[in-house]
Amino acid sequence: MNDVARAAGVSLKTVSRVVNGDERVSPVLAAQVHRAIETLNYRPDVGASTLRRSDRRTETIALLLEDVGNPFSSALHRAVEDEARAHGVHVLTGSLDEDPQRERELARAFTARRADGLIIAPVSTDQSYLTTEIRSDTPVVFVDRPGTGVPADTVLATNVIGAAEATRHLIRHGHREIAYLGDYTRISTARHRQEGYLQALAEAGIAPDPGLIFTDLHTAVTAESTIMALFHRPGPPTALFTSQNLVTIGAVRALRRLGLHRTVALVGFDDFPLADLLEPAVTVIAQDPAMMGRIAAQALFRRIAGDTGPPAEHWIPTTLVRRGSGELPPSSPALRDRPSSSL
Amino acid sequence: MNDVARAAGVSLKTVSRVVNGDERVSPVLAAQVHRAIETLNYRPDVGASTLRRSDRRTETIALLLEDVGNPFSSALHRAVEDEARAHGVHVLTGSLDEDPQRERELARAFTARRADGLIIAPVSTDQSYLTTEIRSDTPVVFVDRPGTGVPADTVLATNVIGAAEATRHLIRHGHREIAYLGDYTRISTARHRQEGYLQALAEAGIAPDPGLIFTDLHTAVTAESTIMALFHRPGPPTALFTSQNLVTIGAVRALRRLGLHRTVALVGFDDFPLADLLEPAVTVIAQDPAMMGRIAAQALFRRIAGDTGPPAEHWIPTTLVRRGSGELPPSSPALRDRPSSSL
DNA sequence: GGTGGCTGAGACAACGTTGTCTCGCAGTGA
DNA sequence: TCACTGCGAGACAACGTTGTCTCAGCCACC
Repeated sequence: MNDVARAAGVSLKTVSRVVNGDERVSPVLAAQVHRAIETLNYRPDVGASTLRRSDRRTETIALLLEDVGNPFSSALHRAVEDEARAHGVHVLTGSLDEDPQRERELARAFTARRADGLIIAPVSTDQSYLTTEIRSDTPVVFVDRPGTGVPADTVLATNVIGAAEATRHLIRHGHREIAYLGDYTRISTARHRQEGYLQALAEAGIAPDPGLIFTDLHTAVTAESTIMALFHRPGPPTALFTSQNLVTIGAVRALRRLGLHRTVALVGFDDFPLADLLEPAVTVIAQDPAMMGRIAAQALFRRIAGDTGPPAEHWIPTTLVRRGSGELPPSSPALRDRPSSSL
Repeated sequence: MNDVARAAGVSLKTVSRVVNGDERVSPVLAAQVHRAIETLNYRPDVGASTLRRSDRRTETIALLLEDVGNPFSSALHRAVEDEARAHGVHVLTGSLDEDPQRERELARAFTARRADGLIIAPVSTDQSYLTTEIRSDTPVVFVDRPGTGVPADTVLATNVIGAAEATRHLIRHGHREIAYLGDYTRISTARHRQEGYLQALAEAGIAPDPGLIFTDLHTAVTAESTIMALFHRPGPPTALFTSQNLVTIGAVRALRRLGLHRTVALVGFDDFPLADLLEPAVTVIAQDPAMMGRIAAQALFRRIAGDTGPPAEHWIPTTLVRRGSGELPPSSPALRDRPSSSL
């Protein structure tokens, strides 16, 4: 900037004014400065600028997600980026992989970088370590899962309601033996979906069968083998409610291998690409990750702008998408008990 | 930091030494400083630190992709993040949406932020605007598509070879009327895939039929309607080579609607989730976005570390994944000419 | 006992900007 | 003509760090 000032024959401060679009610089000088900037290939240093500026904005927000590579996270990421772009703000991202320590490290690293705000899909059980940051004016918004131990805006899908709707849908189609297959119970969304499942059973006066409830399934592979085993036991269910993406896909694979994909009903929580092209197409409770990201970013920018109201909870509704797999009627016990015959 | 120094009864510089893990501070003083840091909740300011440090590293790299929400980009993103994590570096991301101006803006913004390096999947036809940045020691690596007008490392899939392999595979199964369905010709990968297709036809002595070559298809919807129209004309092909993800999915939808999914052979370029669960499962030329991201990041970190060798080209091989749709034999002309009969 | 080297710690300036204050000068009205 | 106003532009300090220089104190060696 010094070089530019010298080349243009003006003071440092005048260059600064031109760079920041200050109106009160005479057009002649401004043109000289622009020429000098051009020839010297000058690029302002945003870091030095934010250091000196009074508002201390870095025009950067941080986004901590489960895994930027998975469809849910990346759809959410994209929506946050779009909202950030509208504010002229850039996005730092990090994947947590269900690792609480990683969550802490990244949150620490991003606040040390003076991000203007944080959007977190938390994986640890306690976010009180963020208290200091929030107090020192770095707003935080939780998305997909609630934060604990610290007051902050939260954006959540209606997990209980959605899971209950899925289960009710199966009951309405005549099923009473409905298996639940869910993720790690330490994940709050998994617990809520299980809760919705139990609620719907209770409403219908169906006693939950502990032999049909499977938790702590996290990958398609574990889901697939669990379901394979389930159908090789006496008294298998007539329907499955899978409470997570990968579990649903594992279920599709298992039912295919068993030859039961047209026999056993299936409703999955969370939509996935090509669900409509499978045979039968998979009925799901669709979440809206894009809307979740958008709402979370909007909430964050309100806080950054100075909103100091009490923490808000935003509930993003889920939608039942009927595609075929969830509308199959219960099969006869005889058929169910000899699954391999239908292969 | 001043407050910490005062609270610990030491000089500013000693706090700096403790924060940076300088060995030559006596344990007694270091403990005092750590206590003061704890009670005052002091967080070092990374921005100020990089401003003063001699190496000027921000420990941040920028990643410009087509769309962080699509599977190819997000898999690549994840791999870059993993490599960056190993170097203690964070990642700024941006989506370009095939918009050349956006590419320029983001590259400019990220270099103004003094990112240590850039990984770009370019969308504009000329990257010479980056010359200055590269000269001023901000390395750039191009990924997925080559950069133009500026020397830099490049990581590319073997598009020509892969496309030729796909086409040869169909020829080997008896097809001679093979349609090509590709993305915008302004995208270099699309041009290369078309080139591979033509090469394989030439090898086999098949004259390309202009009526079977469709370009500038970018979405599943346009691909679907193009293919619908194609099969309502006389002399439809017995096989399709779709040179992009969304086009492949559009093709699957179209063939389903036409009832031709078990009749017309299909090979797609680029794998996609659940391709193996469709009926028939879709044969593809799989790219390896994770490897592309990893290699690109490794190349970038070598440059950041000071490597000044000539620009390198890294070719990431593609793999033919046989799943069924690409192994269908040519159907009889009679059948092909009355597609609706097989619905 | 004097010299030299080593070690731990502080003083000071500087990184690239911008907020604040000041000042010169042209234009205005009495 | 003179004070007054307003506006464009420069001087200076400061943002939160760290590189460099300096120095006091200690030990060792001849």
